[in-house]
Amino acid sequence: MGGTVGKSLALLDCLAAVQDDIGLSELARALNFDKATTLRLLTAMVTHGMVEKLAHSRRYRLGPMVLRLARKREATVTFPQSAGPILKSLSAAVQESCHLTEPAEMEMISSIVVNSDRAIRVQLVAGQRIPLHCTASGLAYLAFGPRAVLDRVLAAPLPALTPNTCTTPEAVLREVSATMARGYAFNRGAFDIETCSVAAPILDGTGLAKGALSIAAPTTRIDEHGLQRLADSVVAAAHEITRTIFGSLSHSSHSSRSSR
Amino acid sequence: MGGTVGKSLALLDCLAAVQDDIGLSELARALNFDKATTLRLLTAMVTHGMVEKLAHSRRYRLGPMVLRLARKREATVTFPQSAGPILKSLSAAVQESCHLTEPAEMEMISSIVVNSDRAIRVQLVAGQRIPLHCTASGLAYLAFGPRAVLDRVLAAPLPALTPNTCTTPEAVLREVSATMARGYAFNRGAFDIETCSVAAPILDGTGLAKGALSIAAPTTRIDEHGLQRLADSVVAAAHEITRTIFGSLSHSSHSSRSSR
DNA sequence: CCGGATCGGTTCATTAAAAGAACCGATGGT
DNA sequence: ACCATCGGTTCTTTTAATGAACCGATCCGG
Repeated sequence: MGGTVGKSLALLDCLAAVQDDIGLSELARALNFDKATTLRLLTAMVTHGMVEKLAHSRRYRLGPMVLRLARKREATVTFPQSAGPILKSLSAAVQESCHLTEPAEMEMISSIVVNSDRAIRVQLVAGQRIPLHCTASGLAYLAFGPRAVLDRVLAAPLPALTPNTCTTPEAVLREVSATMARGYAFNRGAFDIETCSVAAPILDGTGLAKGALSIAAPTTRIDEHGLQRLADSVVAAAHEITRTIFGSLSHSSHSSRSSR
Repeated sequence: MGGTVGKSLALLDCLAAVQDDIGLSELARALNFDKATTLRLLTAMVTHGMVEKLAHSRRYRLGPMVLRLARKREATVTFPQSAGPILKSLSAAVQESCHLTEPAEMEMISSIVVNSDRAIRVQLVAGQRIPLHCTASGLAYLAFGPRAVLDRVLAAPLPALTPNTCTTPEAVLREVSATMARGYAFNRGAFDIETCSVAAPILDGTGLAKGALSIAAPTTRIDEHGLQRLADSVVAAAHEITRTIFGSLSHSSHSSRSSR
């Protein structure tokens, strides 16, 4: 659509959708651009490093500049800045405390905390370190984070913090599997006997968990049905965070066929 | 730097150079563009997700699309495709075998191999697994890779493969420190008694090692001076690989940053 | 409480540059 | 030897980028 920049961005999109690299004519055909136009866009991009021209095959692919830009983006847009408002509205909607946790050294650390304003609530504190094997946040991360973390946690001691804590690798693995299957994690008094919680992973563009979003509520006022309602909310909010940081993951608008 | 696409890329460059986000007028001033032009470019970029507009502050920063592009670039441009020619010319220049190794599971695996065509040579094979603590490739990766890897290697057994192998954490750490200081690694018969080698890390855009490039030569024909000459060559070639994959590293050459 | 400066954004006549059909030499398959 | 297609160039036409002027909102010092 529209102007020159729109076309150049569509071209980048096409380069991102194609396998490996692509030739001039094929690219022009895919975008429905004139060959001359496509070439002009490409050469301009190449001079800036946004697109790379394979010397031998005379084909094109994304250039090193995209890495620079991505590094900058990753450095600037962090959870605390982006997820704060979402956390706040989530907490207001469900009337419970919630926090966003990030992995660090075989445990999770809560980086954003929004406590409910109800009289009875779970009081969370920012910077708190919570274990992986017996919290909803931890299970969500174990289920969707790097596999190596799961292996190491299962190999390490699994201290019992309450009578409800899973303390054997088999039990924890069962919890993790269930979390993977349903997409979010439950915790019923396994970390603190008086609180239960639900958590959903925050996934990056590749589907790997970068952290977890969880709601914590007093066990006394949450029945099974209420817990399920919280789960729906936390999943939706986690998706929204993923979307604001990594963009809409449903980007299947462009046709990218005819790849050799 | 004439056309519209050049300007839009310059704008992206500026967004990448700025801290956090930037306002319309400030951006136009920095680029020496007209305000209207800048706004038009920005809005076009925003509609494609290449730039993000902060809702509340009406300021701009890089958008989520750059992450998609970067992911694609990282997925397509891999060492085997990009580094092959460089390895070949390196081997031809120094008349010795060389290979590029990548980390995997507490060891390195050689992914590209170019053997010298001299009668007497070190015969390397692709896919070979080599230990971290007693090879030039391994030391280069330990010195510039993730800190966690170094910790785990020092905590694990350090088998002696030759009389020259360092078998204590202290000795290995000394080698690693020396490697960090000089920017490349030496190995004098610590893995195979008859071969010595030099290696330089392949750094990504953030200065973290993604692999190592090494030259292996028969001990018999390499004196100290020859080894130093090989080191210079391997460092230059490693830099070239880094440059072709991650672009011209604009800043932070190897200054032995104590990563922690 | 006001006046000037600056903000993000809009308008529209002017103009530069993007478009695209035709063309070219090279390449490759039949 | 042929024809199709490749990457790339040329050149006239047409389109879209440009930018000075303008607008309302906001900020800020006196």
